[in-house]
Amino acid sequence: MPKTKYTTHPGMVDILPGEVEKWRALEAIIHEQAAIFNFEEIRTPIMEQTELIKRGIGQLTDIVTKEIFAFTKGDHNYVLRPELTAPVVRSYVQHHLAQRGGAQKLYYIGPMFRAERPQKGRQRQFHQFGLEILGTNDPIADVECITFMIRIYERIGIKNFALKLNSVGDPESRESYKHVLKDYLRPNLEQLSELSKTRFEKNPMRILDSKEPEDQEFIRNAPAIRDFLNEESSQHFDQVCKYLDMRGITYLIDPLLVRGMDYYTKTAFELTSPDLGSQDAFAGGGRYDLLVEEIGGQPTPAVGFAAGMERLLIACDELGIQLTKEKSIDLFVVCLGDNARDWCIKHLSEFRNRNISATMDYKGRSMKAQMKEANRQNAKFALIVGDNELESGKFVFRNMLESTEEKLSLEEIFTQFI
RNA sequence: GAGCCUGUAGCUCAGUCGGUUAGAGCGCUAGUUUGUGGCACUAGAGGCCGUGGGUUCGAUUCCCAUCAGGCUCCCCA
Repeated sequence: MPKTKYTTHPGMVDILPGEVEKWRALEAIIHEQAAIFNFEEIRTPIMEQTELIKRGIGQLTDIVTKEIFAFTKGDHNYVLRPELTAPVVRSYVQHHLAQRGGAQKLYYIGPMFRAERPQKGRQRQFHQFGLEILGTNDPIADVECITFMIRIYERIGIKNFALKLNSVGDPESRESYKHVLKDYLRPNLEQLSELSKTRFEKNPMRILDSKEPEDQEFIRNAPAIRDFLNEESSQHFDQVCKYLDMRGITYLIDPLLVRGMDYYTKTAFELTSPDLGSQDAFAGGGRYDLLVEEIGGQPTPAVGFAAGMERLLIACDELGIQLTKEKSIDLFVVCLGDNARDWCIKHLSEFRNRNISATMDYKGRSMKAQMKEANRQNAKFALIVGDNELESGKFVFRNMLESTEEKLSLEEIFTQFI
């Protein structure tokens, strides 16, 4: 309801007090689990070179052709990052992270930007967390990605999701499959949707992803890429499945799962939820063995995923999952009269210096109003300070939960919090 | 980018078949309690009825446009 002159841009939202606490709780879980998996955090700039994003994600992808926020300033082209795989790879190449030895296991949390039409679970500034494992083609890396991804949801208490798995093959497998697929579709080309017709030459595999009703029959009977994988891709896929089985992770092999970015090879996976509505993808990812070289590094196999944090929080709300405890403070200092107020201003620090969370009323209000405020702030204790207390050195120390109170000296009050 | 729906107080929503001062609950402020919160009661503050235009003697109400949001398509996380 924008009645005010200045508002956020469409699809860009303020995260207000009350909501921020959920974000911090979610971030804490991600950091905690990443530490348990021995992954390291990486933070890259919000803006990258436009060329990096175009090369990384693919010139013809929807993200690049119509969803990036880009502008030019001086001699530089800037783009607000629409995802973080290409930037992380850029950083990996730029700083020679491979020289640190071993596979690099890098996770991130942060805002992304895509100029899409906003709807539930889809914003123009949104947040993802994700993981990239660079420098190994071992299927265990694929499975570690998937395990970490799922672990976050399970740790939060979300169990109602489906893991879809497929292989989009290596370039060799994919080329042969594209021919098979096109041969299969060609006789019926006229009956396909307009969108699919345009994809027939540019990116025929994306046709498998179509939800147009007229395409469904052809898609259902389409040859599956799995049957056209070469030896290496096929073995890799089997190993991924085997390791997932060993870990007891259930998955659904979906021959129609095709990812939206050009850089994917071999393993592709997606986590979907029935609690999300039409934007039902929690997270997605896969292997991208060609991207590092594409961006100018040594040939380096890699795998990763990205997960939408808004969608995760939507699911929490739908499922009634509380990420945060009710907040409270240790002490609310109620002061009566100017002398007491001066005393409070001076002594509040003595509580805070002892790590006791403490506050007071800022508006010089009545005792009743201050007590109400203490209650609203969920204070565990209230300290009542008036002229009597200042004279005697004994203060009324009220336990707000039990509605009991006693008269204590300042030193005695400090010991109550140990 | 396309289709449909919605837009009244901080929040959730009534309402006006077009007619003087626009309603509730919650929340907020204060009082009932000269130094004591949660409950109750009482009072108060808070609305260009999303914005702009049109029809009309008169529009929050009808029409058009626009903006924002929701649902779906598309796309993706």
